[in-house]
Amino acid sequence: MIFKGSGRMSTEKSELASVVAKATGLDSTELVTWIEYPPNPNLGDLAFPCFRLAKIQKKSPQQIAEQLAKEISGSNRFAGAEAAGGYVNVRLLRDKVATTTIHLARTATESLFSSQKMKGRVAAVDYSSPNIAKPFGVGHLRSTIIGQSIVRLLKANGCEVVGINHLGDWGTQFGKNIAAYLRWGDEEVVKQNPVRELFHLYVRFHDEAKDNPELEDEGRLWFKRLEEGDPTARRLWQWFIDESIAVFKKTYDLLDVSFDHYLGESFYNDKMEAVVDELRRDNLLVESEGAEVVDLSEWNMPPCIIKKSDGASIYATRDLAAAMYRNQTFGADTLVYVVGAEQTLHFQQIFKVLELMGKPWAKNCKHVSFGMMKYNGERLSTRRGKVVYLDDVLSRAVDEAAKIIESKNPSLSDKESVAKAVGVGAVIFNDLKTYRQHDVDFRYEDVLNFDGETGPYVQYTHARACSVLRKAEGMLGQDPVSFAEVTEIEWRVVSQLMQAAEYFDRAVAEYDPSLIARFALDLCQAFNRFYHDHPILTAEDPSVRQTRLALTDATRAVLNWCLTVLGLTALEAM
RNA sequence: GUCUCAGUAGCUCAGUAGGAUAGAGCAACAGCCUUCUAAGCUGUGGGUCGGGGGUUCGAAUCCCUCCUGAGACGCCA
Repeated sequence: MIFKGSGRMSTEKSELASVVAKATGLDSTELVTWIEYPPNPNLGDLAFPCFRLAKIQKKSPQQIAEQLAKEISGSNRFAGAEAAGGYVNVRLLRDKVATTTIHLARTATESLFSSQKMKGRVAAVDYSSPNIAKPFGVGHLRSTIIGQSIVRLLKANGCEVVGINHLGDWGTQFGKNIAAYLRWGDEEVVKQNPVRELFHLYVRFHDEAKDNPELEDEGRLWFKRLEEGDPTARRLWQWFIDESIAVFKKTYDLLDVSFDHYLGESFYNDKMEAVVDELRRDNLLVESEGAEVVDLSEWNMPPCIIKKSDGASIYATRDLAAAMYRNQTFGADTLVYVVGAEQTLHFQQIFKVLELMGKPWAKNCKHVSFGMMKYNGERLSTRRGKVVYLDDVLSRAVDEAAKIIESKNPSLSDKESVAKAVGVGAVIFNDLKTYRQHDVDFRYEDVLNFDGETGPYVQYTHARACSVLRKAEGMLGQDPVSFAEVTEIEWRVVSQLMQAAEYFDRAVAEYDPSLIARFALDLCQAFNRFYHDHPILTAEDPSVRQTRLALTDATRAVLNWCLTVLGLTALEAM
C-alpha cells in the first residue's frame, strides 16, 4: 500500500511506537501504524493491539500486553498503561499534551496539519471545466468545489499549484450555436442573459432539426467555417466565449473559486500535431479500422484513438497535448484531473499512453473521480433541458439563510453578507462532506437544511468561539497557557486537535477534502459539548479561565483554517 | 456480454492500511435558554453491515460466488 506509513502520525503515537520498538526490537515506523484510538475514551488515549506481536513472538497477546504495559508505565513518558484483552491501553500526560497542542494550534495553525511534504513540487489541477454556452448546473458544482479545495490542500502542503479551467470551447456544437444564433438570435437578448439565451437557442436548434434535417448540415457548415477561420464564425464564437466566461466568473466569485489559467480545448488545436508526430516517432501508432490508435490490449483496455478515420484528431489527442503542455510550460510534475467517474477509462488510457511515451511524470497523474449528480433520481441532461441551475440553488440558499438570521438574530450587523456566506457555505459543505464515488441525488431539502452536519454548523461553532473571545478581550495573550488539569470533556477537544496531521495527510494522499470536513465536524461536536458543559468566561479560578480561553482560541483558529481550506467563510458572528 | 464503481438505521452518510459492544446527522419522540450565540446540547427508539461461502485468534473491511443499482466499453467530451 502506497500510503501506508506515509502519514505523519501524531507525536504521541510516535512516542509510544518508539517505546514499543525498544521493548520488542521491531521498527518503530511500522509499529506506529498499528496504534489505534480506543473506541471508548475511558479505556485510554491510545491503544496498542498485541495480536500481531503474539504471532511473531509466539506468546499470548495478554502476556505481551502485560509486559508492554509495564515497560510503558516505567518509561515515565506516559501517565500510565494497562493491559486489557490483548491490548495495551495507554493514558497520555494530558496536561502536557494539551499545553503543547493548544499552543501550536493557536500560534502556528497550519503546522498543526501540514509538514509541507510537497515542497518543491508543482501540480496542475484541472477542475470545473464547464462548457461554453451551456448552463452551469449543479452537476458542475462537484468538480468546481472539490477541485478548488484540492488546490488549497496541496498549497497548504507546500506544493506549487497551477489551477486550470479546461473550458469546453470547441467542437461541432459551436457550429450549431452559430447557426441557431444567426437564424433566431438577438444580440440584445443574448447580452441580457448570455448563457441561458444561447442555450435556449441551442435547444431550439435541436428540436427543429428533428423535422428539418438540413439544419444539421447548416451546423456542420458553420463549424467547418469556424475551423477555417471564417471571420463571422470566429467573431461569434469568441463572443460566446467572452460572454460565457463573464457569466461563469460571477458564480466563481460567489463561490470564492479562481483559476490561474482559463485554457479551453481550442487552445490545443495547434498543439496536437506535435503529439501525433511524437507518438509516430515512438512507434506507438498503429492503423486500425481506418483510424490511428495506440494499442492497449496488453493492459486490457480498448485502443486509444489518436486520429479518426477521417484524419481529424479527437479528445484523447487533445488531452495528451494538454498534459504535455502542463508539464512543459508550467513545470508540473503532478497532473490532477477533477472529472466525473464516467471518464475513468479515458483517463486510464491517457495515463497509460503517457507512460508508454516515456514520460516519467505519468505515474503522478491522478484522476479524482466522483459520482454523478442526479435530480429526482434522474440523470441531468443539459441537452434535454434537464438542468438545475447552480445560481438558482445558491440564491435560494442565501434567501433561506437570510430568513433564519431574521428570526434568530435580527440585530446582527452586516446581515446581507452573512446570509451570503452562510447560504453559499451550506451548498459547498453539503457537496464536500460526503465526497465519495456515490452518485448523489440533488435535493433542496438537504441543501437548505442548516442543522446538524452542515456548513452553517461549523461556521456557527466558529462564530460562537469568536464571540466568547471577543468578550474576553485582553484576558488572553499569545503566550503558552499551561494546563494543570484537563477535564474529560476538555480532553475530547484536545484529542481531536491532536489528530489534525493524520487527517490532513490522508486528505492530501487521497485528494479527498471530505476528510477535513469530517475533522471539522468532529471538532465542532467536541467543542460544543465543552462549551455547553463548562463555563469559560465565568470560570471561578483565573487559571482555569485562562486554559479554557486558550482551548477556545485553539478551536477558533483550527476551525478557521478548515473552513478556509474547504472554501467557506469563517464568520465572526452570525 | 465484458470491465469499473457502489450496496451499512426510515433517509443521507462515516467507518473499508483486518481489531475491543458497528458510529454520526436528518426525520420522530422526550428534555435543556434569569449564565459566555439554542444554526446548540442531552436522552429514547431504530441494524441478519445486499445474500451465501471461504481465509483468520479476529471480517462491514481481504478472497470467491450470486443478487441489485449506476457508469464505461473505438472514431462525442
